[in-house]
Amino acid sequence: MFVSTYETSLDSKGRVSVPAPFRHALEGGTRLYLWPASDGSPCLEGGGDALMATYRQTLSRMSPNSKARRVLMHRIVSKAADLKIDDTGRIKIPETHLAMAGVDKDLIFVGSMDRFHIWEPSRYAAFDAEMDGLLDEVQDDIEAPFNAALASGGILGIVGGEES
Amino acid sequence: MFVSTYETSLDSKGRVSVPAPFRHALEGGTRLYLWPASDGSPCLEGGGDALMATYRQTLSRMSPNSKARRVLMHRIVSKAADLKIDDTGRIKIPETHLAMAGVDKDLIFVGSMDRFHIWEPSRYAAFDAEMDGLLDEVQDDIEAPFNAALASGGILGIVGGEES
DNA sequence: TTTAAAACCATGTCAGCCCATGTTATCCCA
DNA sequence: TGGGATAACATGGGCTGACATGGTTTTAAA
Repeated sequence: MFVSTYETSLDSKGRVSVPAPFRHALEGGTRLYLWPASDGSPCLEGGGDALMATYRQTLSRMSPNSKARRVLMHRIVSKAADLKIDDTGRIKIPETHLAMAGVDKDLIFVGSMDRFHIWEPSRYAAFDAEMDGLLDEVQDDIEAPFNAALASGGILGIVGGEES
Repeated sequence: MFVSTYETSLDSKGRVSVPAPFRHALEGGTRLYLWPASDGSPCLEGGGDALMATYRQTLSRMSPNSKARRVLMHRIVSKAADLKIDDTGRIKIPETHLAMAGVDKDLIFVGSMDRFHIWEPSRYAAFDAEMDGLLDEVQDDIEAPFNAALASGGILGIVGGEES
């Protein structure tokens, strides 16, 4: 599971250390895929073999020449950089991909459960502010699924699920 | 269940003992997650694997690119510190998170049922006073759900519910 | 030969792990 | 009911290994 945020930077040779907790989330895998964020955010999105396998599954469930399949294939698989983590835990992100995220030297790894994102710091700050601004607006849309999660075996759901 | 309040402080190496009752509430789990409080209070909020699993469930019930899901993901998962409780019951809270709560040395663990909060003492005092001030205003909003809970199996609901 | 990428090596820092101590609450027994 | 034994707990400090990071050598491609 990719959790938390780690700030780091490229070294003089353009290498980055993948944060250790993220490497552990790959469970020993040394492959990493990076593509432009699937939600359109101006950052990179990435994951390991497990996530790529899920996309593979997804693609296999779509009819071969559907628009949706072509778009997904193109935006994730075709645009992904296929990287190998070296034995000191570093990767080299291609210039093209750095450009997509606007990364120069400093960058931020941001965990999102089954994947992570790589942001250029000032863009991330803007995104952060945007998310904060949306909080009130979405509060109600969070409550319902949270209560549903509680009821179906959540931490207090077993004890108090029936009352709610 | 996280109940009660415990005052403590960081040691010279920046470590804190998680209060034993809170550790017991984790039921053997040694993982702890800390993020900025979800209600916007100037403190940290935290929980163990059970709570994180509930959030995971919640996220899985929301449509992949909805605003609400993105906000929740960003504010909880992305901002969470992923900590391990060592075998003497201590954690190391990252500088970034201490800064979020304004904690320097002293801090307060506050139980909130399925989660807990970590406050800087003077901020907590202010919060405490604020809650006291709101008591009269909310009294009526508490009564109705409480009576409903009583009726459906609360401590006096079974035995003496009908008399009351 | 030149250049770039990959593999290798080397170093300092810090988190995690282990051991030790003092204190307090709990339990048992006189 | 008082007092002593015991275990849980908070806290302090030292040590080791993981980690991030910088640089050098080797390999392969042009």
